[in-house]
Amino acid sequence: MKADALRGHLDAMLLAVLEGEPLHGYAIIEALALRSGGELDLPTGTVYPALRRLEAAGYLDSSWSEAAGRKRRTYRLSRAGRKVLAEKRQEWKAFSTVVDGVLRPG
Amino acid sequence: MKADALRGHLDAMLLAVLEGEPLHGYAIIEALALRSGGELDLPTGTVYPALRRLEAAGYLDSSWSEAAGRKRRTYRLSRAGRKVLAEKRQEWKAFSTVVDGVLRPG
DNA sequence: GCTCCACAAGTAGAGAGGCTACGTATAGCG
DNA sequence: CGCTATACGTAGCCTCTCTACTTGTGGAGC
Repeated sequence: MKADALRGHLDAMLLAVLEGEPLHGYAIIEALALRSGGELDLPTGTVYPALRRLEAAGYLDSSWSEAAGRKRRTYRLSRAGRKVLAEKRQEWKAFSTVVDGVLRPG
Repeated sequence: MKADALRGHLDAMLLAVLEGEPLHGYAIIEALALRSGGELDLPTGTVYPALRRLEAAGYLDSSWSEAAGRKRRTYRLSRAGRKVLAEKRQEWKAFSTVVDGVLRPG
């Protein structure tokens, strides 16, 4: 699957995987691969800048920690992020309904 | 609806509205608005370049005609376009399944 | 000891494609 | 005579994702 098609929907997916629990960047990539049945294998050059963008927008908070000698930046959903996630779920639903309707043969 | 989310899926929708009958650019925009229940109101600056791109790729053929004193460029789906449309329908299905799966709460 | 891979974070620069804002032109209505 | 709908088009911007790269630790295999 061309991950480029994500354009505009990646933010929603990042917020969604952080809904249940805080995760660090690398774990987010793995969580997305897991949830998508292996379809999504996002490059770090896509995910890390996106996370920073979402933090700058106030939808995520982050903090550094250390585990097994490795530094991790763990992200968690902010209150604003939770709200935006709900909106983006709605938007996705509306969007996919529209595309389904247009693409349906006949 | 933010039409920017279309990114990467516009081509499929353009090919889809041309599946049943050839249409000219302006009519394509109207057809998309109709099929989407008014959700899609694409600017000409989005649609016209996209149509030319699809023609350059060999997925559409075009010809000029004149109706009511106005010149129209009518586009029709080529054999290659029909094939690509079928592929893009599959891609969309796979894509929306993945996003649904990731966005689903829990 | 050395190499390679998994883990972990990041940046720089390129490319694609949709958007805004224009420009051009005809027909018809008030 | 101006406004709106019809009809086509381009230029330049902007955003986001991608490729390719850098930096560093820990553990497994040889």
